[in-house]
Amino acid sequence: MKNKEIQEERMRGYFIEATKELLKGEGLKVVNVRNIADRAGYSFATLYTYFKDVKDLIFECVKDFQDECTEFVELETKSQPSGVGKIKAITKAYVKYFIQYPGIFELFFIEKTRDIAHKQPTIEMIYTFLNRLCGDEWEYCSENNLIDANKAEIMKNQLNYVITGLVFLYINRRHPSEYKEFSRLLNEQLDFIFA
Amino acid sequence: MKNKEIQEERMRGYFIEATKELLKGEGLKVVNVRNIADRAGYSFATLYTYFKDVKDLIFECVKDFQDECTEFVELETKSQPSGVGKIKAITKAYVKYFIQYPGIFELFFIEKTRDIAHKQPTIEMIYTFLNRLCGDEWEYCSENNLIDANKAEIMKNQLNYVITGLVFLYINRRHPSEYKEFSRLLNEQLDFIFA
DNA sequence: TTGTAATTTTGAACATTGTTAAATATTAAT
DNA sequence: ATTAATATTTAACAATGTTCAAAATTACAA
Repeated sequence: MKNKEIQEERMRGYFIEATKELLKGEGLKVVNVRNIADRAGYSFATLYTYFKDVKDLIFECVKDFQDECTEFVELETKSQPSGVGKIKAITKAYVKYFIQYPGIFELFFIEKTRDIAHKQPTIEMIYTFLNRLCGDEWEYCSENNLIDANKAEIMKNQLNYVITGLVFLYINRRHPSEYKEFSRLLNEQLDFIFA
Repeated sequence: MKNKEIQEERMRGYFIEATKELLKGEGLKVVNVRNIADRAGYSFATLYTYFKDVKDLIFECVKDFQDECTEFVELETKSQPSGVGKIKAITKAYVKYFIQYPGIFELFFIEKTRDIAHKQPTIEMIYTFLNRLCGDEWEYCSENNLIDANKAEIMKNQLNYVITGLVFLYINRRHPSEYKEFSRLLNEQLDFIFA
């Protein structure tokens, strides 16, 4: 039956929407079955008809947030000419998105899944996200010999690890304590990688 | 009265020891007031006579683990001659320690404190740990012009962020899935930073 | 030594969160 | 319209952190 599928998907959507609102608002700390269900307009028990557990529901949001972030990054960097400068700009926009919504960073990187094996595709999607955002630009830089093709892969990883570490420490450990200093460090590190 | 202080410190020690055993064994996921108190040989309520809350107790372990890790790193690298190679060796030993005890990494970097403001000294101690381990070697490299003195600060930070990101993703996201590949990435990234 | 005051320890109880299952309400089909 | 299927909810349980009043222990003074 087709109607049933549509209705089920709609129901799942209500819970996902509620979860997204909580994550973007007060963050992961207020995301729990009762808050989600309240906001969706159902009892917390109804949630279990449509999701195996709350972790499953929470990780359903990843795809949507990646789409939103992608859009944000494109808007912020569309006037930037191709090249190393654009990789930096994309990275900074990516970081800006997570600083604006720390709850989404927590979901992407800190929150544990109930069974990580089952959620491996999602984990992979998160891990490769920055590289996908910069994909075309890395290619452009390699083709135009702006970056040593041998070093490109290592640099991609370096970028990924530095950014993850930097944002992680800022969001999870308040280090550095000032955004201004965080921003300075970000620029400094980007310049070092592409020196 | 001095006796009272000694006795109180001893009691605190029992709970801290129990917590450390759990962290090194089954990890953060089994660290809770009831398990800790059981292992210490007291009721869970007694714990609150000696610690404000369980987070406070857990973060008391940081100092001890840093001492242990420092000893481990010194043992692993004492035959290494000074220079960039030693910074790499120290870093690898530091990583090795956390890979052996993922629960300790979780405590250091992932676990949230109840009030981060009050625990700022501990957070700071964690953040500066790798730099302190490598302190003498950075100095040696600067003095002997093995590393451009202008770039040293940036490189220290780069090292810190890359290592944090790399180990964090491996422990918290199982990425990469194989230790062999993780180890390869670690070496590759270290070589890139000191190229 | 013994009765009392201070201290320590503990079990009961409460709050929060995730989850399940039985009961209830709603919808669909004959 | 009655009944079968489905959806939703309330009640309840488990795990965890925390508090508090009662119980046990210790310290001390008469």
